[in-house]
Amino acid sequence: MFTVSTSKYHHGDLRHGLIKAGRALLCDHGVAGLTLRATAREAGVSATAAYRHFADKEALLTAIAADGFVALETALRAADDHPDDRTAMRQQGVAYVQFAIANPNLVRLMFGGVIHQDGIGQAAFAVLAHRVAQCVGPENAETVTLGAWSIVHGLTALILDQRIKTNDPAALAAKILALLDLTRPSTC
Amino acid sequence: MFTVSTSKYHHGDLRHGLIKAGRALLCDHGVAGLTLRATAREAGVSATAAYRHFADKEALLTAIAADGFVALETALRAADDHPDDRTAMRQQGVAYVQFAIANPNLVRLMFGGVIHQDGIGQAAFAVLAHRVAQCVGPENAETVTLGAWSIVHGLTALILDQRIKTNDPAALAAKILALLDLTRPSTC
DNA sequence: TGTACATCAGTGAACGCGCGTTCACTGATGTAC
DNA sequence: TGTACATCAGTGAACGCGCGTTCACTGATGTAC
Repeated sequence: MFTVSTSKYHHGDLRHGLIKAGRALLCDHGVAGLTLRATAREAGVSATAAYRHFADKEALLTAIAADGFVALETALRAADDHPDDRTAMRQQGVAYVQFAIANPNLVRLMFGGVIHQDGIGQAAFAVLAHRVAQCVGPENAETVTLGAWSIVHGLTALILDQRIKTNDPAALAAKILALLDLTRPSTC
Repeated sequence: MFTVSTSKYHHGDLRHGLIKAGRALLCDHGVAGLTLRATAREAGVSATAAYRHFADKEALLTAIAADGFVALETALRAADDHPDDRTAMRQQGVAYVQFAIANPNLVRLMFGGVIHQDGIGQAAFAVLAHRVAQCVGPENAETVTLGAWSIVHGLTALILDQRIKTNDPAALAAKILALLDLTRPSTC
């Protein structure tokens, strides 16, 4: 069972609490505002308590990013739901952009070069790769997957950076994804 | 004429000196290492001297980024040189990726959400937009330009973030750019 | 050509700040007997 | 069921650090007469 302790000690799941607090902080104050001390403060705990759960600040940030990648993966899986493979794939692309627009600072942390853990986010990537392989066959899968990921990631980045302005990002994403030629991917 | 002052006063063009120093710092120590104080130090000048030329740190960073956009524009113009419009366009795309790989931290500053000046980098973007319009005609120009920019920008970002690993980025860029369907951009 | 003076472009000291991290500690929990 | 004790998960104080920025200043330069 789950018992709520009234004492300040033994938070229960401070690791999770810190990740949630950090994510909230990230939302409101951007990557620059995401400090270890502020995260602990937000979680209602002393700064040093964080060191029971994370080796250092980088480890905390990495955990927050990893949590974000799980959320992204979930969003992609949810969107990957259509009998037509190409439609499913494009829905994933749109979901990617929508996820980023809903969580701009989280995405900045995930993809901003702040985190240096190898292999992080690979599961999310695999969801897209799998559907692309269904679309174009295994021999073209790699190139087309990279292309699809690039186009969707680039659109995302440019929108977040306000270099592209649109009031219907989903429609724009769909339109741009349609530019990807899935019929003759290997011709150059 | 240009006279070199032996005195420490009146640097001559400290504004430029600071931008160059900042860029060097950026190369070596990333965006996090690009502080106003360190930049002044690198330029051989007291920190306060910077305030004669920039209102605050943000203004300095913006100037460094703007300088980067000029360099990018120059690179794109140089690459935009082939009788066949599509080849010229793809060369631009490859140049974009190469520029980023050669200047990863500069690109992170330019596109990392650090700078908030409106319209910065538009001239570089226009170089690509112009060539795309030659390829696909004015009616499709906007969508295809955004698509081309997105795909190249996304590939760049993913490579810089080490999510895509390749030892021949230019070839990969060319291959992925070839996925863009320039023949029927408006069909969905 | 000199000189007085305004302005420009630097200086170093100092400010307050929040940061990441270490330290010695203590209260709460789990376990062996 | 109690008790002794190890371990776990928190505490607050303190550290040194580098930051952006302000301040009063001074040396160098340009200009009017």
